[in-house]
Amino acid sequence: MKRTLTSRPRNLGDVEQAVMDHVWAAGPCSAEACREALAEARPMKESTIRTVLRRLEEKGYVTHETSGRTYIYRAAQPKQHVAIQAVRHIIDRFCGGSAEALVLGMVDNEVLDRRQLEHLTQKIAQHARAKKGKP
Amino acid sequence: MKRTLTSRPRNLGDVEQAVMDHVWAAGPCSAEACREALAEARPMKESTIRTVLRRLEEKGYVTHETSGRTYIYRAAQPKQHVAIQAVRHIIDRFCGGSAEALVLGMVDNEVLDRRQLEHLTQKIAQHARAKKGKP
DNA sequence: ATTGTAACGTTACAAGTTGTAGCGCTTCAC
DNA sequence: GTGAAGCGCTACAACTTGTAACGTTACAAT
Repeated sequence: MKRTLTSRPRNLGDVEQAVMDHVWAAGPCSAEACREALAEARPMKESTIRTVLRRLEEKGYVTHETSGRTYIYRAAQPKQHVAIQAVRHIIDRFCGGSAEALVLGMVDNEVLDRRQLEHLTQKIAQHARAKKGKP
Repeated sequence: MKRTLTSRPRNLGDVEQAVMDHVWAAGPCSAEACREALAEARPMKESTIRTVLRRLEEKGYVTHETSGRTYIYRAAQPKQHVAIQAVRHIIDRFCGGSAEALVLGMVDNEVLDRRQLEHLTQKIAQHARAKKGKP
């Protein structure tokens, strides 16, 4: 199958992503709970989901604790952190380390609207003021 | 070797990235030119660099034209575009499609400074005015 | 105590990716 | 017409990802 620039192997495979999305959305859960939650979209055998979760743990995406005989998995990092790490990587890799360059490119390429940016700036300024007001 | 969240297989392998970086930096070049340019950092046989370039072409990262007997490769897309595509992917994947959410997260996580953001906003506003002045 | 079963550990395997390279064929220059 | 430059084709090992079977352990109910 012909690949494009955007549909290529990612950091996590499709199943791994799906599992992470569930863990992020649903919070701590057992392998079985994961499996059932994803059963519609991706039917998996018990051993399969367990392998996936174990690999995700090896990679540092989740941790587990034991509850009785059952492993309860939870995200090792919030979704946002992973997103930020990925963005950092892009910035280092493609933008010479300049986050500004990236955001500028986003506006240039209409990923981000000028108005959205202004709105954000205001919102953040407000936020900063609020924090200053009662730290 | 133990991997971390940030040092894992990427869209392009290390060698592929290095070759793309050279093509982006140096502009159109032959396989041999690439090979020589990267010889310090990564010595490769002739057939190796050619394989890498061929794969990059399959993946849509470069194109080539023929000059005499020699293939001249050039980037199919500017570096910035690839960066933007990667960011789009992150936005879809982790931010529910909201670019604003990502930038907000960047400020929260100090990838981007509040002042940088304000500065950017101004710069872009100016840019927009200039374009409007003489379209 | 025996036995079923839930849940885990170990192992496996096929397909795809990436780095690396050999070998042979064509074509241009001398 | 001979040598070398430059390409196509092929290969292979290591790693990743999806998928799963099989074995083992320990709790639970009879």
